[in-house]
Amino acid sequence: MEKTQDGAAARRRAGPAPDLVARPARRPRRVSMADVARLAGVSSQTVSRVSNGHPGVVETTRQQVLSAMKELGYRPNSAARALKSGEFRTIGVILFTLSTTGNVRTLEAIANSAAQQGYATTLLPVAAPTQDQVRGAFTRLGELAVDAIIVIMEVHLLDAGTVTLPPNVSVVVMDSDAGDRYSVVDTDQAGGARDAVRHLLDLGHETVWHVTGPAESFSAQRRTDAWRATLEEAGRRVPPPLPGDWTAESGYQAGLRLLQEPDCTAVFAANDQMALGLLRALHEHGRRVPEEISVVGFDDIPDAGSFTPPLTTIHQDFTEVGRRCVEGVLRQLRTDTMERGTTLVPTWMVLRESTAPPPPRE
Amino acid sequence: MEKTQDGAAARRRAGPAPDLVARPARRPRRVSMADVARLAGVSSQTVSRVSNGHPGVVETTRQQVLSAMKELGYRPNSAARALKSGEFRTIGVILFTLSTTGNVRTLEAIANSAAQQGYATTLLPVAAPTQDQVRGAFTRLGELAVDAIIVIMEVHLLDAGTVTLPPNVSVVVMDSDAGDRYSVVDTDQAGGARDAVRHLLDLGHETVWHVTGPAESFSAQRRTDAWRATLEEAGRRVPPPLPGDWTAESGYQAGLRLLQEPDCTAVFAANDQMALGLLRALHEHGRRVPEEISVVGFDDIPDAGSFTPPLTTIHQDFTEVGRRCVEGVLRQLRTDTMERGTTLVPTWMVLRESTAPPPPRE
DNA sequence: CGCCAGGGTGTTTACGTAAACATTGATTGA
DNA sequence: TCAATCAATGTTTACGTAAACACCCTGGCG
Repeated sequence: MEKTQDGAAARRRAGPAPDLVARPARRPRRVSMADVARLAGVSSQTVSRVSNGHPGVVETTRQQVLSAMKELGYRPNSAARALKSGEFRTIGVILFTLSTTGNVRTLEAIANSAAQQGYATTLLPVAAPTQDQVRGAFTRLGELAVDAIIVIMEVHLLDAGTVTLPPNVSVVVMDSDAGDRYSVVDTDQAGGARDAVRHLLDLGHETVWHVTGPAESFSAQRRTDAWRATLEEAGRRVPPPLPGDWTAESGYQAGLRLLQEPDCTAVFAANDQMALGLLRALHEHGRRVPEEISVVGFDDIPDAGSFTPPLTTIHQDFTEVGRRCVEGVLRQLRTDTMERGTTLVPTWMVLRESTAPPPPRE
Repeated sequence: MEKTQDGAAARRRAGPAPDLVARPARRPRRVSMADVARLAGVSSQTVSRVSNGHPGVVETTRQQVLSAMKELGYRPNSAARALKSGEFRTIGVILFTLSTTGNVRTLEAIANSAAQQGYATTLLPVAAPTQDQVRGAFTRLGELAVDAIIVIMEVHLLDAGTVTLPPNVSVVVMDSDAGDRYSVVDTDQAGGARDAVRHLLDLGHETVWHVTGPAESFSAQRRTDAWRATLEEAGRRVPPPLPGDWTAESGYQAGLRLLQEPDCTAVFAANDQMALGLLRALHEHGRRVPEEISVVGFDDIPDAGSFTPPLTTIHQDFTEVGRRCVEGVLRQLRTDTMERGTTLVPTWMVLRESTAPPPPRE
């Protein structure tokens, strides 16, 4: 108990100490095909055939085998199966963190897609985004029971020539411009950012300020680039971008700085969390959204509709991204090819209440 | 390309179609120990010894083997290894969804903990929380390359006698009162809820209203129970609980209903997202937080400090929960025992700006 | 000087499955 | 009627690893 309880308060409330119950007949040499075969009075090959649903087993035999399986509680040994067949029916996902919405939603989509295809998903988190860490992860993934790998991270960290991808493994990369070397699936970051900026310009705003994501992120870079390009195309002034790091706190800080800019009437935040912080900063200082300042986010996280006010944002179709990652990686696996090129998944704008025409010029 | 692009806009912006590059010598019968042994001029057993860091290999031999490994790009075959050793060095996690913060944060902690112990984490999402789905998941997990299982879900859905846990697999369950049958690790929900309510009472509020989580969730139930018990202990009136479902939208709805209660001065929301919706409802109707109404949440999600106003909430130590899940499951695995009992991880309150003494009585 | 101990390495074997091949027995067609 | 055919099932083998055991050689000690 002392090892499982910290703090007097919790100790007081905790249940009884965990019992130790000796497991009666643990590891009684797991039931194998041979055992089932013996009980059913057939050969183990026949058991294999039944187990894998092969044709050419007479119904009565099949039933005998099935009931023997049930009686013994037989479960195929996936290690042996994998050793024989050479495939694990598992997709590995390598990522840094589950703390960004995008990663989580994508992972969920990947896991669901994979499950539908009969594949399991193995997670390999990398603690810190350093070269060595990533290489370590890949080494382990190589040893791991994995047929294919999906990388959710900045690709520069893993090419630079130092990291060797495990051979015989399909790879799909996200958040990357490495379409010339890998198969890349990603949200159409540029298109989304462009839509956001155009929306604000169409409402009549003179120009649009921008709170960026972290410099290391390719997604962030592309959103920023598209923001700038769209303004330039429209012949508008390009205000200095306000640096952020995806967190609401950084959005808040950006908001504080924006308060110094009296002629700012529209902001495009590179994600919804930063937009949240921005809204708070504006609200705290009495700047009304959208009457005085319009704000657009990016991601469309589930809570975005409950911000104060509900946030107009760019919806990312993570489900689709995940589905295409799995599709891509399995296609490469099955066709024994290596694909290159970039697949972009479109975004769409979700109009809520954080945008409006600018206030009349003074 | 037509299969990888929907929508004209995205099609216009998409990169070139993915190339197909035939992989030159795919599946050239993966390098095995025997190959390394041949090149190094030793037996494969010696390769095995080097590969596993066993002692009793002379340094010169070791170097020969290592360089042969490197030259051939040898990677241990985990299937064969697992077949031989009987363990996969993998922990399976079964859960419904990654859409709740709690699940995600716990999963992340589990994956990190497991990685530290040299274990991989395999995800098995279950689409819908029905009996059959769960059973299906377990069947697959049983066949899966998994030494242990951590279940993040309501346990009632998986006992009821119909689901048979795979034998020879350690299990730890979360969000459950099944400490008498399983090893359960959880946040001290009751303690956290009690702290939240006490905090509000200590500030001088007459009573505390409550927005609940979904009825199926044990965590939610326990928070509600503790809320009620704390009020009763203090001899206060227990207002009717407002039903929620964890989403910000349900918090918003609850907030709308609370606006009908002029004497409500304090609310305990069962999670931060619902608190977010609540704040929005109150703000939209001109009720100031915390001057007129105090709000406390539960979870301490990363954004909570950026709400308007920053949210006072109960911090859940997901990292610790995840760590103990992994610890528990591996301990059972190693000691060959089955543990029962509940381990509670303490919470703590994070004071921000959404709580204050009640306004003076009229 | 010879024997034993033990470190370093090689050989055999088993893990559970499934492909490939072998066998059996019944049916079909000439 | 008998060979050819084919469906149903059995037997052999290989997948890559690592435990168990066998072997050889060196060095120390009686």
